[in-house]
Amino acid sequence: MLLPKKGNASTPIEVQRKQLPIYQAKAQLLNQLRQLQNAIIIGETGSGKTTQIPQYLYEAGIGRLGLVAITQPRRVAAISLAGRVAEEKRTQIGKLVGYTVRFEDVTSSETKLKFMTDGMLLREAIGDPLLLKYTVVVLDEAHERTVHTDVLFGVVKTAQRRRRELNKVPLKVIVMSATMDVDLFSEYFNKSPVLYLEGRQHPIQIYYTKQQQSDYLQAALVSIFQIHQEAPPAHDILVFMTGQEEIEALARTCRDISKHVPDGCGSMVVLPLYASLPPAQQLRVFQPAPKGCRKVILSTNIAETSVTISGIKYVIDTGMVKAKRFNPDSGLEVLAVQRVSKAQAWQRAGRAGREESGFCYRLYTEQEFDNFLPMTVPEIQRCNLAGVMLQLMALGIPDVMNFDFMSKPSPDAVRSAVDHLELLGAVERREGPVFLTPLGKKMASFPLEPRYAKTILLSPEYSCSEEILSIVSLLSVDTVLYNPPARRDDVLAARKKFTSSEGDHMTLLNIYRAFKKVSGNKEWCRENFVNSRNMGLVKDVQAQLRDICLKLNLKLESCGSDTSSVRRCLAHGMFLNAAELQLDGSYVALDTHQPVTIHPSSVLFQAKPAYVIFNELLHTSRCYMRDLCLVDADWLLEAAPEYFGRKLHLSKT
DNA sequence: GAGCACTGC
Repeated sequence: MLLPKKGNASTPIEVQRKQLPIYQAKAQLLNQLRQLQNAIIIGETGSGKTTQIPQYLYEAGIGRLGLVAITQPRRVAAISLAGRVAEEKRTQIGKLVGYTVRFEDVTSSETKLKFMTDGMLLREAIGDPLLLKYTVVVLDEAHERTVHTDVLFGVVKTAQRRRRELNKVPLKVIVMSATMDVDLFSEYFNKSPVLYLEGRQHPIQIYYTKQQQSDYLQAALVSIFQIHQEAPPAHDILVFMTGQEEIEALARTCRDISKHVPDGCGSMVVLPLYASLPPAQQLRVFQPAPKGCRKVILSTNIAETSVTISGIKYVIDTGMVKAKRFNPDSGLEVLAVQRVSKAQAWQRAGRAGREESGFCYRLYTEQEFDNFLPMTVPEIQRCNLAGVMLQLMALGIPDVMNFDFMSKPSPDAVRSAVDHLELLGAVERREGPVFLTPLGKKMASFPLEPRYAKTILLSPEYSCSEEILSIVSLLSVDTVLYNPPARRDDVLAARKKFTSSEGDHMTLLNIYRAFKKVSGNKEWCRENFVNSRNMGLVKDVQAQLRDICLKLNLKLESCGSDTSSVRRCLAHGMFLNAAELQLDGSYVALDTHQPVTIHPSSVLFQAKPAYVIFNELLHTSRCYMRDLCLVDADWLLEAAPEYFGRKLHLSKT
């Protein structure tokens, strides 16, 4: 994600630090933090807690026996906060103040304040469950409740207790959050005291609709132009919507209408904002509109936390969001448009009051708002837990089925995750308790979904580790294929030369091989509709996975043109994602027996192979399999004889 | 013959 250039304030850093609201509370805060082993700090935006508290601790000599870790849900945040704090301490980044995120470790033996992603600290915990390097762990943005932060809650709590029992240096845990979830946090951390910090949020006037709106897009359109006609042109508008398609459609409508509004109303520039928008277009939201012209930004929830835009005076909140839900019975993740939570609605409104007072138009009634959920359901209760459970076991947690989660996932979801790991051979059940197998331990060392890790670990048996490493890397980033709808025929023509009749995995591998042959040439990427940024990421992931393989003494070799070895290996590792052609020409997923269909984006769309494995199921208008690979029934049987013994028709005619 | 919010290891 790109960041806007910061206006360089001429105020000296020391003065800026003292002007922060938190400075007034410094002495009292340190007094408390010195004594407490756990603290919950509630700070409004702009309080300065994230940059100042680590420095205060360091300056006061608290936790000097080890490092202070400050976790963030996002990479950019970890990196830019470390930069800011290093600047304030007038040191080079990587010395006293450093950061660690995936693919990048800017720390040294001098580092005492370490900003890192929550996922990174969790990875470190696998090698060192007591987190002995650290004397203080600060879990920042805890209200976002990422899966990683939620698992870390349990990890630090356990580490704290174990260190006490073993008479090791104590671990101080500081949880920092926005205003929500206070009681939950405090209760979980042994009724820990809650410290409140005042912020710099400006007042925001909230408006609700008088009647329920049946069409929030129409309501948004009306609101935009109502504000446009009444407010001074320097006041920008931010509209929260659900996705790319609806944003682009409303952008077109706004541009059309703005040509026909009465004179004297000024013009408007309409800017879409969503994650898959090319970086250059994302940057446009930070540029000030020309004088006399209003900026209207139509955004997904990316503008709730990840992107902060200055100059927003008006927020229009549709009250809707697209979010993932998980069904443990079918193993299906579904992306659906749904209501936001109250917490989310307040977060959206807050985007209007960053520099001065603002307005928020909620496109729902106050009664509707009263019925919103107070908090967004934590991600840990909405996702596939197979990876989480594997990680917990690798951490040496004795009873993973009853792990002390702050918000427990459903027993069904836990059970289905453990079943999944058992089928992969990562865990064993011996009269009740669940144990990690040697294979499972190796699987946990990869930053991948368990089935991908398993496939890599199987690949030396098929002498195709190089190919499998490439394929898994390709599958674990966002798509490397660029598909501009306007150039559909060109895309098809360019892709044809890489297409494999054996499926999408082999097609992707062909593209990757060609990409490497031209050393990632940008022009080649453009001509072949390949996303060069994501391809670069594939290379980074592959390098990381290769390192892990070498540490595990796996034999890395290439099978050259023997593609059936690769497909055998995929069949063996991904057998839980297999589908079988039926007599009537349809497919069923063998795991759940639900009817599935080949996604039209697949190179196998026109083909009718008897057996395929697929990368994922996507539930939209139908249940689609995406990224398919042609396999033999025999290979599936070899992979899991008992499992398939009763499932396969083996309709060899 | 479809169309996908946002992160992260």
